[in-house]
Amino acid sequence: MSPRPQSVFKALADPTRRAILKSLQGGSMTAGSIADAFPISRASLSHHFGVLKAADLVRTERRGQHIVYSLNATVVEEATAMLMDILGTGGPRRRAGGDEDP
Amino acid sequence: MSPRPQSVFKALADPTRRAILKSLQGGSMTAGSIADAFPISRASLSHHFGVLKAADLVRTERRGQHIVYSLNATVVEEATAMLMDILGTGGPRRRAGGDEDP
DNA sequence: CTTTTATTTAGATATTTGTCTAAATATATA
DNA sequence: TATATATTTAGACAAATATCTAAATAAAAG
Repeated sequence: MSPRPQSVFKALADPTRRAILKSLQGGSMTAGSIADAFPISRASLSHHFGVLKAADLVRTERRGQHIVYSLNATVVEEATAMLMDILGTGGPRRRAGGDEDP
Repeated sequence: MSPRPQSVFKALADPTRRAILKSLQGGSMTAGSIADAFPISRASLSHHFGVLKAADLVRTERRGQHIVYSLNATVVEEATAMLMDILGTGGPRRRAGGDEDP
């Protein structure tokens, strides 16, 4: 289920949240280990996690006491595609016919 | 001169502004002709133009009474690149806990 | 010079947002 | 069970945001 583009772009608009996503680039991490990299409270981080989750930009899994966060690359890719759609060039094909100049 | 990523993503976070950019995909337009497509006041649109200009997502040129807006594709491309940077180049790797096949 | 058209600016307001501390929930372990 | 650890939720608050109406600015037309 694709989230609303609105929630995705809103989520991406915050630098802390973009940094969280970036920190998940190399693999999933627990909430706590992510939080260690940021100078704000755990509660604030949890708020950001909630925004990212609502946008489906991250997925979560409980492992014992920990919650493990991982990047949902598909949604990031969809956001990328939306930006490319603004450009009107490149990226995913806008039509299947393929009568466009290569 | 590249704008701060922050101002770019904030600008992209609003659906009206994304629609404005999209409407400029096919070529430049005057403020008024853009405004005709949106059900909000000219003043509000002007506010959005200001945000887009501050992010350098659009450029302006005065032509007589009109202000002509055009898309600055370079900055949209830079935002696209930032999203792709979140994805990384090598694709997904491993989960926390490291119990994945090597 | 005055009026009309196009756009922006000013000021007000309601909503959203990011942050905090304190408390609550969930799990693990002694 | 009791205690410690990990994370989220609740409630509060200042700052930012999107919108509006009314007024100001800029250029063109009469």
